[in-house]
Amino acid sequence: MEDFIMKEKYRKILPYSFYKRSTIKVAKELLGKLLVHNTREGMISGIIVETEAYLGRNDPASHAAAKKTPRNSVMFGHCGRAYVYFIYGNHYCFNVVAHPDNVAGAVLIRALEPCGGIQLMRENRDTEQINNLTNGPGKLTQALGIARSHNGCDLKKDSLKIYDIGCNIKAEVIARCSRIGIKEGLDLLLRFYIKDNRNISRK
DNA sequence: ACAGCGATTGACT
DNA sequence: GTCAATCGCTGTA
Repeated sequence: MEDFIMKEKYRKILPYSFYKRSTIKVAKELLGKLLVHNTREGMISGIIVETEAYLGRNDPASHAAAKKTPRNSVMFGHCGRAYVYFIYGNHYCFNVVAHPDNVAGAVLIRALEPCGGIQLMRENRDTEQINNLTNGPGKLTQALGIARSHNGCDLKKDSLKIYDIGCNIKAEVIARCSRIGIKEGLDLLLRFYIKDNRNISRK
């Protein structure tokens, strides 16, 4: 499986048109895609297994629910860029900007299945346990070395990229439920994950 | 200028 | 299951 994924030949960088669609659709379809960070130390990558959609207006849990501010401005901008923010004084969360024209929206990447650069992930996370490397939004940014400087970076051109590896996740193995860690908007079912995957952040 | 608090995690009962 | 850590953004003044 890993050998297959690592062959450039079978990978395609997702085009901007992939991201310029309904945020919810993009959240679902990012499952099974490969997130890759090219670092000085080497390449670190993982397959996306859990996402959450955050919309613009009409989503009280979204950073973009109110007005555009310095922090959330990337959510209102070009699709296919990274929205990275610092939370709880400790952690970074990585999102992909995705929305139809003239609105705001982003998909939070909540969990990955480790693929390449696992030894680097272990060093970044200071643990040997493979099942504790990327099973949460703050954990995966630490494992991949994603931080403040990646906010606004282009996921087609910069060191952080997302690839289609020809892995189609069937609708019947995608679970849908309400999002984690929010107080409002719990009626919206905008969390998606691959059923029975070992790396999801919570049940 | 400042109080309040968060799209989390890890340690602990 | 509970709870503290920790810092910078945001709204209010």
